Amino acid sequence: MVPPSKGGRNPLRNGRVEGAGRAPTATRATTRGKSRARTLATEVDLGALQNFIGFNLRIAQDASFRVFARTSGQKSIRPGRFAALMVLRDNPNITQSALGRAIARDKSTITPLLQDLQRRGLVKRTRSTVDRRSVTLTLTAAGERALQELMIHARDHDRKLDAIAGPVKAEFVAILRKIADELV
Amino acid sequence: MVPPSKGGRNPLRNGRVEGAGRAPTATRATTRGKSRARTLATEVDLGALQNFIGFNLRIAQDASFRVFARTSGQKSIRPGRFAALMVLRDNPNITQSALGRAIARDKSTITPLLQDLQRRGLVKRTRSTVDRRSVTLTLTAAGERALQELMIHARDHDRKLDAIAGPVKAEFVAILRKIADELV
DNA sequence: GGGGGAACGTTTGGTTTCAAACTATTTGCG
DNA sequence: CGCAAATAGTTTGAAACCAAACGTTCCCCC
Repeated sequence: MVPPSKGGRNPLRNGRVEGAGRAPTATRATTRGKSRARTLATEVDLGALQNFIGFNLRIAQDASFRVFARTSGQKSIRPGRFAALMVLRDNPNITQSALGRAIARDKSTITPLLQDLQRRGLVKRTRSTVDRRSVTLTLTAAGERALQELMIHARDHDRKLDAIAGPVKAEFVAILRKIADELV
Repeated sequence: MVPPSKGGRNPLRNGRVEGAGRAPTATRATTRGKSRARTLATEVDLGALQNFIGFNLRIAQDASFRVFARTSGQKSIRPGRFAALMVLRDNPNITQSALGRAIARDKSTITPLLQDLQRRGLVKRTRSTVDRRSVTLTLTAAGERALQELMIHARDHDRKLDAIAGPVKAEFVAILRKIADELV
């Protein structure tokens, strides 16, 4: 299942990273056993790091985030905003706190995020009459429209990820979910 | 393989998130088909989001990062610093740029990071005599010692992640690596 | 051998994020 | 009932990050 990365193009390859073009210094010191036949002195040894789930989680998330943001075109809606809009659409009249819990963001992050979305006319915020502490949130028509377009982009983006995950996508996602869920 | 999350403790559960304790408003509007028998009105529907790899990547990375940072004890060495130290140990005399490429961080992020590590006496930075543009980096004895301790913590942390990934860890990591590698 | 372009590191400016402190409201318990 | 504790949202301060612009140094090629 899923053959090991067969030399993709960009940064990480077999635990080594192509280095500084010419790397003047770094004349290969102490590489912990493992004599290498003929590797240019321009690579970086990731050592134990390359087997840590945490590290790989980060670089993968990073790549996904960056590509989504770069190709999201039109407005500068990054993954965070997109997730918020999605939850808002599926949960009209949700509160800010509940939204924050849903997308794993602190409430102090949610406040300015929503103020921005409101400024753009994508979200309506009204003080709840039932509980005057809270704010009820709904997508505006413009918000629905914007989300529609973003959905296309997001689906496109995730299709690329799906292609990489291959037939084990479901299990792959299940593990990610378990990590978020069970890691205290 | 890997039975689906069987109701873990914290935030995400079966695509729903426990909400605002009492959630005064939000009396369940438009939940897109799917009549639910008896779910409290206090949950959040993640909708399509819960199947996006990108979204799950983020919440998993987030959880991992947070737990690592919270339990790293002693000094405030977060995953970023830890990864830098690891690479530094395995690649003496590496340059800042090469380090940045290895751990997927911009060079403008690396500069202050290393200045901090230097201030703490964990890293030595010396202008290269071979190429006077670059700085050669090495771990100090104190750096080695600090890393030693951090390794224990990191291994501990990753053991938890390993336990969650289960027997398919290798494939799981391979997919993460492919995402970082092939997603342009 | 001289100059254009590339690469190294730094600086600056902006974004996203959390944590903690704070105000306003609501709820629960005694 | 009445007050203590919890909750909603905001503000403030700090950290980590990127992107772009910049000065310095190096290298390739004419």
